[in-house]
Amino acid sequence: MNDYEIEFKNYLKERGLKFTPERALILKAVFSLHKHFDIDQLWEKLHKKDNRLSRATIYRTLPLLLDCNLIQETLRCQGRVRYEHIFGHQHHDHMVCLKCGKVTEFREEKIEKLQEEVCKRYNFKSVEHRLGIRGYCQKCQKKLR
Amino acid sequence: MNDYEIEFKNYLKERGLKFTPERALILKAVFSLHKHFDIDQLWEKLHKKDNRLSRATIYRTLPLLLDCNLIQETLRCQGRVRYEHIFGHQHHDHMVCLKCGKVTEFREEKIEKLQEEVCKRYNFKSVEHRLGIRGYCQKCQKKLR
DNA sequence: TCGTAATTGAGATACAGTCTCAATTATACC
DNA sequence: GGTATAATTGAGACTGTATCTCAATTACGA
Repeated sequence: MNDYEIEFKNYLKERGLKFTPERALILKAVFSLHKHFDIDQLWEKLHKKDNRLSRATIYRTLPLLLDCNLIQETLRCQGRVRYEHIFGHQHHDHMVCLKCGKVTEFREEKIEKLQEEVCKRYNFKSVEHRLGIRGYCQKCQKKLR
Repeated sequence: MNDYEIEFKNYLKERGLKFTPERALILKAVFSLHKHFDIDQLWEKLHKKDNRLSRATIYRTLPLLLDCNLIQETLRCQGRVRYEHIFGHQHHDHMVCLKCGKVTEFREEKIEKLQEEVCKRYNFKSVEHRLGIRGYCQKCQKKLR
């Protein structure tokens, strides 16, 4: 059994919730997809495996996965929410290309530290933060010229 | 006439668009509201002044104001998009309290510079960036205890 | 194995945001 | 000032995403 499956089972058990085949399927799909995904991609993948699985079940399961920190929202782009599985990954920030949609991850330790400093300065207790840079990736810059 | 009105008029003129009373009203409301606002607050304010003004017109005007940099989106919180007027203001980032919704602005020059460095490193041409920190403000931290 | 409360699928519903279209109007040009 | 014309408007229809309802099903503790 995968670590993330154990994690999810524990999370459910603690709350008296059930580990159903549908939830197992969704969990598996989330971690087998490309790291960044949106609901449509997830639904398409799941629909192939079990065409009875309902959209509602996906929408009901995602908040659970968010709540136990197996996944997180990344950027919203063109009205779409994008997710990524983060279990076992370190926090990082994102750059998104406005043309091709490519997502690049980066981590800059100094920025992380400076944010902590800012929070201290304002007596703000940080829970999470998101830094998203929108612009054009190397390839698309060339095309634009 | 206000500076932002001149700005908007020029923007419209350049594109062969019209400066209508409805647009004037929306512009005025945007700058008379608390700096951070959402569509509902804007609609409520406008509805009081002219109850014939349509929601569609607001939705049609906001992209124009965004495009000419008079306003910008800030954070999305609980599915809501929030805007702020930025004309004449310097770029800054946000902290949002998850309990009371209070928005605190901050600017940290070092973070701004580090972001530029990151973009250079990845050959990414930045257009805009958003840094949002979610957590609890000083007051709400006390209440939680 | 059984009882019970959680979960499911399907479709209804809610809601924000967009689109359509006929009527109106701002603006450039005379 | 008058006129032509293309942009704009309001109202309501529509779209698409996400949520809710409810009867039927099912996981899981005892």
